[in-house]
Amino acid sequence: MTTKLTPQSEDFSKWYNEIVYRADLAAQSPVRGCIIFKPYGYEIWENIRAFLDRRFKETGHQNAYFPLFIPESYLKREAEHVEGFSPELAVVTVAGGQVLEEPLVVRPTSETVIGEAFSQWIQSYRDLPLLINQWANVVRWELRTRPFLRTAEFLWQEGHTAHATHDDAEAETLQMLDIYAELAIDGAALPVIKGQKSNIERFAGALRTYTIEAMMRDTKALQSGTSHNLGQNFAKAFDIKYLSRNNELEYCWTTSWGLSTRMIGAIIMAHGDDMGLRLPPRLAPIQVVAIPVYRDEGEHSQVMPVIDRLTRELRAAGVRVHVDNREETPGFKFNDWEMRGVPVRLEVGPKDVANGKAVLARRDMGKEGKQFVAQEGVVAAVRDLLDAVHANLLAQATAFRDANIHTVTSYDQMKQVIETGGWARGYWAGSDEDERRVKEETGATLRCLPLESAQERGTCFYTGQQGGRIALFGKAY
RNA sequence: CGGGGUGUAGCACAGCUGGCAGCGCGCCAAGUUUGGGACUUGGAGGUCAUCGGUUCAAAUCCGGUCACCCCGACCA
Repeated sequence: MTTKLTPQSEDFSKWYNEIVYRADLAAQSPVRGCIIFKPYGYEIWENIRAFLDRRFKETGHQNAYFPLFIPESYLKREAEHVEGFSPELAVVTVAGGQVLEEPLVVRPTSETVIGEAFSQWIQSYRDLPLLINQWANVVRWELRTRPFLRTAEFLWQEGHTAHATHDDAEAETLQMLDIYAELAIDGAALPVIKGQKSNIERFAGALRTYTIEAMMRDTKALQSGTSHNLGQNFAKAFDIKYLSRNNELEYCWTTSWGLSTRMIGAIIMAHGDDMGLRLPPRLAPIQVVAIPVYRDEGEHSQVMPVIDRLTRELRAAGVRVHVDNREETPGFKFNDWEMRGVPVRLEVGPKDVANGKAVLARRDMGKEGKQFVAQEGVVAAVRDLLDAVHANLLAQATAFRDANIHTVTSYDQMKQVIETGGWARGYWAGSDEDERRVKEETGATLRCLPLESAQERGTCFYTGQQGGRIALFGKAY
């Protein structure tokens, strides 16, 4: 018998590490801080990718691909940018058996190469907006890594756009943030909060950074996607200029936005329970696992035609189905697929064959989630169940999040909230220095200034100043 | 980068007062099982991280090196 997972309540971090390997999402690699994405984990990424790629194209973006290597000098052109990334760069100094004249940096992000290309491509206001995305791997030599959440090499998409005006760039930045929120909420069943980052948490070289923040089941925050309005900083550093309608040479306004395989970590930690993963149906590699139940050859030959027919019908309806034909007991398979988080299980046994029925069980509920359905009704019932599972995961995560966000009006209250676990929500008008001090003293960072309460003003819980904006503080991954 | 820990079969580990390389899970075969983690019997599988030292003899003792993991500070 295989042993159970470490319960979340006992050691969340241990639970997470175990589930990543037990659910067959990833394997350890020979390289420090890097993981092997196993097929089951990679397919979640493929589904995230399909969702986003479709939305990017619908909003007028095109995919391109830029080189993995970036001349070291490029990084140095935007001062804040180098400073932000230099400690975590991997650099190639020898290639082809020779010491390179100029070292090549393995990209930590591609603003610089893409900025350089944009400066060539853009001449006129007629070339704008330029809307490019790339699906790529990037490397950041982090000191401390965790599977999916922070790996030395990770997969992501990075969008890079150039616009004629600040307002166009700002609209693009917010549009892409909305698409990330769509993926999170409609795809991953993650109730994220859209917000703006503080000066301290802003992307190196950006004018403004927006984020979607999600709460994990240990109440820690996870930044799950970011969108930056880069202002004219990169345009100036890379000489991205266009000739306006008035025949004047102007700098472009650029944006960049990215979402990474970290999202997989968010899904694991926001929905998983002590039985294993609970995957959101729309991103799950397998939406329905079909398990035949039989005792001997005779029963097997009765049950399989029904399984085959139902899975064929489900596939025709666009449902991702897997039939588990392994020679294991049903009980073993139930537990195994619960570990892997498959949203719906279909069982067909001899009794069901006799009654014209099938069993459907949903992963998001306990043993109560089991029901008998007429075989003719399986496709419709599965469709409903997949939607119901999505809705329930979202509702549970939302309820959990809201129960763990506490309004604070004083620093003492805020410290109390952070200490007991959860996010503190209160008016904030502090300086960068104040924010650093709060971080030092409490371990919590300013996660974001939520967009939905951007207009509200009140007395800062820390400085007592008027005119504070609503801010969320919490410990983060 | 600081602190802690671990390297022994695919995985998780025991063996560490030197003396034939082990257990559990997994894997292979046969049989009995199968509606919530089956059982029996028989098998396969090892550069004990690495380099050096002590010894008749080293997984075990001594020294060096490397790697990985965990906890913090830095970060998507």
